[in-house]
Amino acid sequence: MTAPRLRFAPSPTGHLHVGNARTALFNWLLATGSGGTLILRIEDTDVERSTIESERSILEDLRWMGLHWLEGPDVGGPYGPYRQSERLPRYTEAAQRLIREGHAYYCFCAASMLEADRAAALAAGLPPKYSGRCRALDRDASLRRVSGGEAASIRFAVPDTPRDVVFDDLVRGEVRVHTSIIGDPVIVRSNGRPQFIFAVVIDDAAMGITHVVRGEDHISNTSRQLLIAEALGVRPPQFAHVSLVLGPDHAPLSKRHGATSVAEFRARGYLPEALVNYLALLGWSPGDDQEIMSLEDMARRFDARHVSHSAAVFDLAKLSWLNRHYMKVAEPSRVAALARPYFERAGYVTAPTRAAQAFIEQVLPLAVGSVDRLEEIPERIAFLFEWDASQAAGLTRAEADGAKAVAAFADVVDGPLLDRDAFRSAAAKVRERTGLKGKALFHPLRVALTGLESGPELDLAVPAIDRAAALPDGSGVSRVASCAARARAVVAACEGA
RNA sequence: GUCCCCAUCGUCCAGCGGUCAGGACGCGGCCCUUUCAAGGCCGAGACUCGGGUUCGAUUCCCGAUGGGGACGCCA
Repeated sequence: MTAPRLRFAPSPTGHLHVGNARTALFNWLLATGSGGTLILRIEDTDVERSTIESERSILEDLRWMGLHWLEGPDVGGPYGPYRQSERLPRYTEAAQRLIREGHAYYCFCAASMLEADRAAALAAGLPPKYSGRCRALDRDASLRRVSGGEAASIRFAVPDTPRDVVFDDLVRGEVRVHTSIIGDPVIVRSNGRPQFIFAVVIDDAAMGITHVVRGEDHISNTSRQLLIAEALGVRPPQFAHVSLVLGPDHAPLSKRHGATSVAEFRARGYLPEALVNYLALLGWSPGDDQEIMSLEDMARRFDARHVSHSAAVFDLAKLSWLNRHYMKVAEPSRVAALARPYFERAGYVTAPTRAAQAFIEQVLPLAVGSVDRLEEIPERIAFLFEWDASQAAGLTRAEADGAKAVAAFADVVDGPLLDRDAFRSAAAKVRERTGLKGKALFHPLRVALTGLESGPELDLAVPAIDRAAALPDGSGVSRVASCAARARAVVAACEGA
């Protein structure tokens, strides 16, 4: 019994879609959980649509998710090359062999003709599969036409004998497809490039792939691939078809539903462990009530037989819940580093200094837990930087004893309030002087000091303001007015009014 | 249109002939609290419909309905 070899085989025609990311994850889980190997193969046989930038970004997204592979275009390996565009001779050779052996034939049908066939079949209520027009052409005659320069694709000849193609799917059990509904698929385009369905059979065999986890949209391809494998005399891998990911309207998850790519979720400030955990839960569960799991936990417990047979609706709210959770439990220094770009974008951090990093880390408790994503952290602490005296004064005047409370506060505070206790003792003094307490005391201080009706608790907010205010110029953090200065300004504004 | 697959709270999962049908997200309420959150507690909320099989069906079978997929010189 050799160790399982799995592969994730994206085609580099855009960003990594979360549906594909989930497929990649399931491949990784199955490989890792069974002590197998995951390899990465780039299916770039569609020259028009494939780009090296897409490949780069897909690899980056996969790494960001914490998935790794032992063989691939970036790391090499004993079965390379790992880009199909670099394996062309193998496909051509195999196609020629199939033609020689009568398993494939040249097809000269023009696209327009095929389109007409298709429309006619549909109109007649028939499945629009290839008519087989070129199948009966004389092989030598076809060969002459091709060597004469005529454009031709190569089609695989589905065996005439009607029968079921049967395979045992790891998630769905036995799947049967009757050969009569399978039209002869193109295996090599007229431009000489192999068609995905053909390249895959050859590569899976050549690379010793034992298990293929892919979306259920490939299920009908599987029967064709099995037939091709049979003709080629290679042993096909075991298949596992996972259901698709849908949007809230039950249509396949697409752009109009919002973010659909891993890159977008990352850009919006979701943590990789949250996305990965969520994706795993979409169609799979360990069988008990456990939902919060690391990649390692999941790999240990993953079982393809427990993957759902039905499509799953992507639920952003649950992803966000997981993200809140992971932001809370993550190492603060890491969260701070990940959040820095958002602080820079907001203009709150101007340079990647140690002081800026420390500042973000200190300010995290004011936001984490009340915010869904890293991206939202700066706005939660915006009152540090966006505070405006006249606006704060306006809110203060609207409070019953607002001016009184703030005046007392301004009076009592002589230096920076750098921690909770400093703020509490200042508040206690204000209470003694004014007799105000509870909400009547704290709410005026809140609106005066933060300019907001609500926000993080003052125990945290006040020290955060004064610590930031104490930072020297050039610290990499934008200027912040101290609590004392804010209180004085509000008092002045109130008196002036 | 033809073929295939799927079907438990709004959503994601548990259930695999006898359960008060369980958990999570979301939602509502209460508590906590100087506010918004967070947190704790409580609550509302589902077996798509018909036929069978069975002493007994959410669970097995058939059909309908609904949803999804496939039918490309895309993957």
